[in-house]
Amino acid sequence: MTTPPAGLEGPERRDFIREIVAADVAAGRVDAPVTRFPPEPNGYLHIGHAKSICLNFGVAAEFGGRCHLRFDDTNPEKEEQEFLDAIEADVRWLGFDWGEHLYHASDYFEQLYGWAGHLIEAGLAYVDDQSADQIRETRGTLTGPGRDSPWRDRPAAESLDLFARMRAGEFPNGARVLRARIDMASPNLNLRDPILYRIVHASHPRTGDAWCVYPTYDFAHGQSDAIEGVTHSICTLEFENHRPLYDWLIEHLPVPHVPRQVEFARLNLTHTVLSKRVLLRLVQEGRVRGWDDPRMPTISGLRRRGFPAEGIRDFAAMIGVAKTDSVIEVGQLEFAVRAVLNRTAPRRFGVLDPLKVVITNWPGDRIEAMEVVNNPEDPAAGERPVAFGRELWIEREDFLEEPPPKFFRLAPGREVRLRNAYFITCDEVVKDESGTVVELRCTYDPATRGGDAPDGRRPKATLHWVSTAHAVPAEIRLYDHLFAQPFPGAGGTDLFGDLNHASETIVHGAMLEPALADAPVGATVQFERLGYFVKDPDSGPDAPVFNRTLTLRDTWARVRASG
RNA sequence: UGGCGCGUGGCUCAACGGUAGAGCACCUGACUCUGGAUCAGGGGGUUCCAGGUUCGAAUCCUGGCGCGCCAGCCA
Repeated sequence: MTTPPAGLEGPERRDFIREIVAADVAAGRVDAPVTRFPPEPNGYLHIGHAKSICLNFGVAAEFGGRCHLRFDDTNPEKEEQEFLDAIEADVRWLGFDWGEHLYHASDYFEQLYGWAGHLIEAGLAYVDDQSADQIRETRGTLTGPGRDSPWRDRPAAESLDLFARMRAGEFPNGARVLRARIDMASPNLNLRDPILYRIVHASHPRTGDAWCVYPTYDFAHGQSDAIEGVTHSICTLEFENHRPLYDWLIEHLPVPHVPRQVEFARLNLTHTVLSKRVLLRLVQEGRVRGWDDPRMPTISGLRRRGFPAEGIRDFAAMIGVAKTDSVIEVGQLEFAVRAVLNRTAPRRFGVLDPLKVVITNWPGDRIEAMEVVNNPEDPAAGERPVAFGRELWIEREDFLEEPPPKFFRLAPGREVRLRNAYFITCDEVVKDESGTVVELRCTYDPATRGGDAPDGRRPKATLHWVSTAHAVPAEIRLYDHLFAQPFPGAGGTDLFGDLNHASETIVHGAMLEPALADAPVGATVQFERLGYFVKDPDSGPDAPVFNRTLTLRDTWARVRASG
């Protein structure tokens, strides 16, 4: 993060969370902030989590504090080791380091169990024998109070005994729960004797079968924060209603530290969906290639798509942090990604839809090595030799037999420049029986080697090209937004009905300059004039597969579309 | 007809009582061996509404309106 993100020059940025932290530091309430990123290992991380990761690790770094990675693994029925591993890898890939501070809520199960007992002894919690249905029925409504459980006033000793027997495995799932004893008439439903522990006979990815009672989020999260010395427990808006409970538990437990919960608005993006539930469905129903499908908003999907971590971090910095529910246009993310890629991606030649060009005045089989610029944005990237010969592939859409007014590229009788090579003029169009153009016969000007004419002639277009004798065929996967609608499922329509059926287009028989065959998986390049592409793990030894990360900004496409 | 939170250009976010700014998007021009990049410029806001306080309100107060979240033994 050495280069300031686009649009972020100037004074240090200050969102309301950083102001809170700064104020706490200034007032001496905290020495240095301790934050945490607390994912539940029940799925893969997505771009929304990236916002939170950048916030938590960013605040810690900026104020000389630290950020923990803590798994909120309190629900063994949904959590898996695969997710634990993927989450660690994704956070690391994003560029953040938790050092020694890797924790799990499950590390604290014994302590949490002890504190639950403390609450029971203090008359602040009780074992409830009601069923889930009964508890729901007596919780009341948004506008009306709930009713006390018949077990609410049972002796502490009895609750203690029952709670121990719950842990010992004497009861089936759902037979009893431990509840806080707060206020069944509270306007905040979270305070109507919330459930602290439930019986779950399931194997936990980390604790195995050691437990059959598990703390709920509410009983685990704040206390974990307290144990770790977290100063600012930053979470999303939907937990705002939980803050009174968070504070109540901290106040009534002998915790070693008092953390503070602060809420911000989660990220929403157009043309995609950031719901773990829906993402899981997309994967399970085979609508995508998996969690890391290049169309997925998951960190692993973005990575496979070719979005650099730096671009994602810049994006997070650009959009800021606030409490307003908002939806960011996906174009903003794409802007941040292009900004990084434009600076860093080596340029290469790749022809997606090849059309043969034969240079009729080329001397026989001669092959010349043209010196081609690797990155005009980065002189240090140097040049590379690219073979040039009598027969070449150019992009089919770079030729039009009857060019409209604003079309500058190749046409009969017209001269264009082949990038870093020669000027060529189209003399003849060869078609097959069906009338399809199959070959262009052109002549080149030997005086324009390298791409400049001695007489100062300047063609209006410069085309990319690949020598047919050297080209490597490849599969190219063109990606577009996962959903065709900016707000999928808006207006109560079926979410999946808004899927973009053209989100993935597979192109076979693209022709690439030979160097690309050896590129490592994950290598990002710019195919000149087309966009950014990344080598996909599906690539074979002699069968490269490239994913299109993003197109270049294309004003011609706009002209064409509008007219 | 509960509680909590939020309302500033198309989108996101600033402005913390003193003439409403930035990034993205959009438009125009310059430059260019990527119709890219870069540079310069432009259009666009009754700051949700109505009262009030104040010399002065996007900022403070009151009342509306709109939107979001909450009735899992999910997080």
